[in-house]
Amino acid sequence: MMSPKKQVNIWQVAHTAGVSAQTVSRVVNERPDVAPETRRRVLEVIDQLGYQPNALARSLIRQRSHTLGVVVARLDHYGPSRTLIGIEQEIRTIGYSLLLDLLPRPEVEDVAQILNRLLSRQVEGIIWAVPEIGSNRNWLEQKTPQMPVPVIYLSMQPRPGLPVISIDNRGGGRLATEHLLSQGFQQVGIITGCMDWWEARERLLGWQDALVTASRAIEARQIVEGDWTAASGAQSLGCLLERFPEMDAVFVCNDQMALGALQAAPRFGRQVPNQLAIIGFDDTPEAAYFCPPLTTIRQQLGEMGALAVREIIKMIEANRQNIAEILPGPILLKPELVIRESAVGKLY
Amino acid sequence: MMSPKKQVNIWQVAHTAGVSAQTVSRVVNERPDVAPETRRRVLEVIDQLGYQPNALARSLIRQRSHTLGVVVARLDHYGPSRTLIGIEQEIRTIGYSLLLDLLPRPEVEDVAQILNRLLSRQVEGIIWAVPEIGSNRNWLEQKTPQMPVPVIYLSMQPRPGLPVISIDNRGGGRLATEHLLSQGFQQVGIITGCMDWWEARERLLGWQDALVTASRAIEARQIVEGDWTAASGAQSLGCLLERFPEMDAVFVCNDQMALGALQAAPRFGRQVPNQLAIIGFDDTPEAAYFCPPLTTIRQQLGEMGALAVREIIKMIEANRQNIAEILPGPILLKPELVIRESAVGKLY
DNA sequence: CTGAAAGCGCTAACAC
DNA sequence: GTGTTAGCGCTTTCAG
Repeated sequence: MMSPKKQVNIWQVAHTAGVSAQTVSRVVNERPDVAPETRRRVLEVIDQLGYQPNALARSLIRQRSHTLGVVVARLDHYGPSRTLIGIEQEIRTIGYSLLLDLLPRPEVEDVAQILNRLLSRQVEGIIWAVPEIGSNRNWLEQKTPQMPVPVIYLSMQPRPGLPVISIDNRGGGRLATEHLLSQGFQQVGIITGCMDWWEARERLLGWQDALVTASRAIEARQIVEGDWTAASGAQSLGCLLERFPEMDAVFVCNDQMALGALQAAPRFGRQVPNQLAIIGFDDTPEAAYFCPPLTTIRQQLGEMGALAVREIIKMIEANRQNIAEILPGPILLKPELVIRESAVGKLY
Repeated sequence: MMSPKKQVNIWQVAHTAGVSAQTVSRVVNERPDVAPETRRRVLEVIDQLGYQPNALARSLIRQRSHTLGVVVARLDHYGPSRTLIGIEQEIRTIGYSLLLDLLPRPEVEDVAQILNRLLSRQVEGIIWAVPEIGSNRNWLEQKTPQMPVPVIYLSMQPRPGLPVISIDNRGGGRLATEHLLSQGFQQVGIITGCMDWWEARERLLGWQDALVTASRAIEARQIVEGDWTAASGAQSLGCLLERFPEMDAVFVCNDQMALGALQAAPRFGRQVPNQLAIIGFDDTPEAAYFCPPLTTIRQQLGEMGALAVREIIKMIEANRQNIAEILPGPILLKPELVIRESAVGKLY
């Protein structure tokens, strides 16, 4: 078997095998109605010439591209990059191809171009894995109904009638805060992510849920907004300690900021976890090696990506068979608590 | 402007505008020879119907897909993911599309499938951004000459006659070690990455270069192999200190392992940097927030990706014009030293 | 079992 | 300026 220097087409194979193009096509597509001897000869020539069917021509006539469009942003963040890995692996498993688009500025709303690029390349479906930031979802209410292919949205506020898969960030925030409370901490602050991110707002709500359920007072001074970076984690901790000096525990809304907070705490005279408990969100591979190892919330990011692929394939199949459009209800994936040493209680 | 529920083709536009398909084609391709009035009418219909040219059909006839195949692995690592970001952004800038393939097991040599998938989709070039691991480059010596499209390789040992772009890992390793030496440290150990990775071997060579130049002895006990993870960094530091107790500085070959080492050092009774200096490699965003902040080597990963795109486009253009194949000589990107607090010398 | 004809959506080359 | 014809590489009828 060898690849040729120049791409070979079906006619050349047909010609050198002494058959018609249709016969070659049948062999390639493993149709039963080919004489064994003919099939053998054709296969031999295919192998010898290194023939590869042109997927473009095939897509054109079959009206199926076997391609999914995937739009992501902030690959430098843990969440998006793990999600993409999950998406890609599942797409490969089902034998599809992945056309990738990275949004440099995910907060921007003008998505028509991206969508059109993908559509012009005849993707069969689109996975929109861009974090919901600001109003960058405004377009979707009006665009979605008229999209010629199914679109599935990741990591955003579930909306009625739209296929959405998200992590239950609110539940995760609640989980984190409840853990702090259950460890006997009394004064729980929070360092949020960028508040124009949906995830950030949800995690904050989860924090509030837990405090309300526990009948704790909530004041504005307990809340400081970070921007997801370690730098902001360090800085925000300073703000927080100044405004809310009695704080004995803090929910930091991602692991990077938690790292910053962990580093800054000693500078403010606080030992972690004795004088200040810290809990993060994400469970990045490094989190176990922070000082002290970080208690945090693990999200099933890869699973979310894989699920998105499976769901969109379902939608594509349903469309093809003209089944009444099944809009899968929003799916929420439950995060889980990972206990390490940065939030060990004083009670024990 | 509105997208239609169903994709519209050039004939429907032609028909409703009362012209021929050819005229629509001319308008779409901004050819000059169309009457202004006709153009206006056609554009109006296009807008109204939400017509998007079918890129597949276009590629078929023009024999240009405007698509690049990109193969990456280990997106969970800092290097590959930053490289991909650089690649994608440059590809978008030049108006191409990106067909992505992730290799789940980059150490495996059987790449024919991946290549064929990409080729069958008529990519105009392939960027192979998979780390060189073990003998997973064996295929390339025999395959490359017969590839129907240009292939450019990232992050591997430069090979004569092949287009390769890599970071100068050896230079980086040397830079790191020289810094340690210049700070007055005497006994320099190393925790390498997986030694079947080219990068790991290069960084080790760089370490040796620096020691040899400084006329220091090199013994096997100064070297311990890690596996790039924080866990292995912690563990390897233990090994190293046991075998090489007089060590006062260590070059840890990536930031994740350096994090592990940083965490483990106090457990072995070593203060960083007073009793043990640590220098990393990568300059991940978190490195500045380790305790203490990590001195490390910064690589121009995004730039490498962008460069790869520009180079492969050059090769494609050269091919198209039948210019004698310009094989760009191997390109080595210089890393730079980022000084922070984990390797501050005793001299000062 | 195999081949001939038609056509997927588009554009290059030629007519008018 | 604009329409017609042909054909990119493949597969789907439909004959034979």
